[in-house]
Amino acid sequence: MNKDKSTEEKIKDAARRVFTQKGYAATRTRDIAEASGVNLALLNYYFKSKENLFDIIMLENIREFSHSVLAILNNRDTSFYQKIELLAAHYIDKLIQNPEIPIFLLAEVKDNPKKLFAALDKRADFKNSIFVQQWLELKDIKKTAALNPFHIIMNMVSMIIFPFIANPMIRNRTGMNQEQFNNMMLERKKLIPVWITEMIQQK
Amino acid sequence: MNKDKSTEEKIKDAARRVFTQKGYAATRTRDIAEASGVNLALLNYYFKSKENLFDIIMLENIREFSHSVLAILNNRDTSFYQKIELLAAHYIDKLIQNPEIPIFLLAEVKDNPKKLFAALDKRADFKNSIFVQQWLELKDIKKTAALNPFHIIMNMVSMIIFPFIANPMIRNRTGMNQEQFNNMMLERKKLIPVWITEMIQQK
DNA sequence: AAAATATTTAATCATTTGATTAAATCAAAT
DNA sequence: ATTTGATTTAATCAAATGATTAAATATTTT
Repeated sequence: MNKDKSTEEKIKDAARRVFTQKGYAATRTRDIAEASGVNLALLNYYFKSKENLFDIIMLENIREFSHSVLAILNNRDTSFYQKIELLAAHYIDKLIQNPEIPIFLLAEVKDNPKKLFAALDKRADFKNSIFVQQWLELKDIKKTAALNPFHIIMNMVSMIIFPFIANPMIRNRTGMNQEQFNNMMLERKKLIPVWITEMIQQK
Repeated sequence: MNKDKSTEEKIKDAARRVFTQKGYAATRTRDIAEASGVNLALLNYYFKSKENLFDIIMLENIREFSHSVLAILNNRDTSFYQKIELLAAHYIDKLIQNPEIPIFLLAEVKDNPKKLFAALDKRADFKNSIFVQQWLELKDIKKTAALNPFHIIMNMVSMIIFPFIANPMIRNRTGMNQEQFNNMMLERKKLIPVWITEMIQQK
């Protein structure tokens, strides 16, 4: 009864890897069993079905993602600009470690939005975040551009995440290798906050 | 022998729709047959296999994409800045019509880069485009930032394409409906060129 | 009209795949 | 040592799926 716990975790780890790499539809439960060094029968014994296992993995993915954004956006001890710097640095580092997460997540969300959004914390609503609050204060005090803050967030997220999604295409078109690509993304940790600030400043 | 041509085209149109919406792995040849109002046997009679049909569709997708970028980037009659405006306007319009193309394309490219890149025109290499040429001239004359031009291209492409990829997520997090989202993207046709110009200008 | 070509129908294959079962083996707890 | 629970093995199901076939029907060409 008090088992190692490592078996269930081993299966989940393998599932995370295989699902992330191949997507739900292209993943065979046999692949996961093999990747976790465990028998197919045991996989079903523990997780009942492919879909159930997938849901568990996705839930964890989304929770983790959501939580780490919130932690930055809702920190009262950092300034608006510091948050931008932290977001860029934090995400680029994370995505260099796990480059396939975004395309996997977004592709699966597209296929089944309802189920996955049910897993999202309602409080993660960024409209009420401290980040947006600070934006509004800045806007009053410094007369920054009367720009929909969505644009700014969208630009930041786009410039951080999209290159990872388009990685194979970018590397093919530019001839960069993976290391050069990563270095370029590391450069962007400093550049993106600068660009965002320029966007905000009133001309 | 000289047949309507409409049957083969009907199948291809349906295949494009279904593949684009569900991805290769999740697409059933029966879905395509049904969607094209044609018999499964006929589909195989014409296209031999699912993979073959997919390759044909993808080839056309990639060629079309590649061609339309090149046409803008290599036009000698437009200025550097005009190209930026044209790219933003052209792509945002196109993506509002076909929002699922990018995620489909990038997901499949990730799964099978080699096959798909073989279809890409080598001359589409944007390093040698007139656009980059004009960038280098600008850099000399106006002393714009000594910035890797990849960053600029990447930012532009990111800010244009990413929102469409993240559409379901964005709408869920912000509460926008599809029309509001589209309007926001239309606003960006004017905004993105401005932002890009600001990035280029030496501070 | 006759011949040739295109399309449909329906049946059928062989594989793949998610899932289950029952018995065997292994490990840990009592 | 025995019992209990965890894991493996191997066999097997049923359904889904890509693909093929042969015969029937429709359409076009000659």
